[in-house]
Amino acid sequence: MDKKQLFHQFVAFTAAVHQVTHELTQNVKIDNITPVQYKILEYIKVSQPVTPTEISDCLHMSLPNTSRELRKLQERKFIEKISDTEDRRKHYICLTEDGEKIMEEAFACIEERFHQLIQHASTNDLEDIHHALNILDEKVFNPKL
Amino acid sequence: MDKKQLFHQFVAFTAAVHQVTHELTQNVKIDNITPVQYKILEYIKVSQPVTPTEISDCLHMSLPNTSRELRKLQERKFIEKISDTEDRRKHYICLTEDGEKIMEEAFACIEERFHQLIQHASTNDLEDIHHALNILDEKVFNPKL
DNA sequence: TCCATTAGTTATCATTTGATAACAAAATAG
DNA sequence: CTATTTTGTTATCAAATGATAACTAATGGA
Repeated sequence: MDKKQLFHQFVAFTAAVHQVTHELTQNVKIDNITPVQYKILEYIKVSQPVTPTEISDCLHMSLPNTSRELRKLQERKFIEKISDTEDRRKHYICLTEDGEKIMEEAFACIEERFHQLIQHASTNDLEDIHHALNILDEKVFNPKL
Repeated sequence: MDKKQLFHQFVAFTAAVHQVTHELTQNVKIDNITPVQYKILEYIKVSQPVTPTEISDCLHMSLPNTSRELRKLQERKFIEKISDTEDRRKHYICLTEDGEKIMEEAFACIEERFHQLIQHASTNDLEDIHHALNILDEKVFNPKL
């Protein structure tokens, strides 16, 4: 396998992934939530509790801007901040009940579209997909180093 | 393979893909090009010639906004527009020499980082990755229907 | 104790992006 | 030939995002 050729395949693949994720998530319309705010909620949902610094690092945004968006989300009661009792500079961010609810609805919506996407896949296909995701995760996207 | 479980794996996977693509492309800094403009150039690079309508559809932006960004790119001599001789409403967009040059540089930079990413992969690993990309493309991201 | 570092906030400004209306020109269907 | 549709442009406005300075508070090390 030529590495150059593999690179081209990789580029086309990532473009397709972006395209499909966009299609899967585009009709998730949470009332007056901006894309960045949705990304933050999504990250909190799968990683909570998280600190503002972690959000800032993982979503590649500055701490001041992260802080601003978190404040807006807090004002709308989607998240709550809890101070660390050890290090009182640190704040742990969690979803509130409301926040959990809207994110579960959002994920349910995405999941439904995902199932449509793979509706024609056989049991064998599903196994293949699972295996392929594992391989790529392990060898490219989440290498153990 | 439980479909629900597969969905969770899929979500984690796409997040990792986004993360890695961001890391691969973040240090591609073309002088005064906005992210959207870069996306457009990238799309033109791999699909040229393309029409504004195609760009609009594929990148999910409105035609007026597409037109605006294309004008800016044309002013900077990165692209050129050629009228279709058959249907004179249509305009084919291509990269200029300058445009080709900066995109080749950008791709070279990304390719280098990609090679770093897979530097520890054996020949067998590369074959596995290639195969996994094919499977996912065929069965999830670019189904022939 | 004093200093440097870390975590986070607030305020402000510029830029980018999105949305929409109004338009023109070409093509096509009736 | 006329009406409608397609393709694209220009202009304008609002909103989202990015960047930065100035700040507070807590921690940790010398």
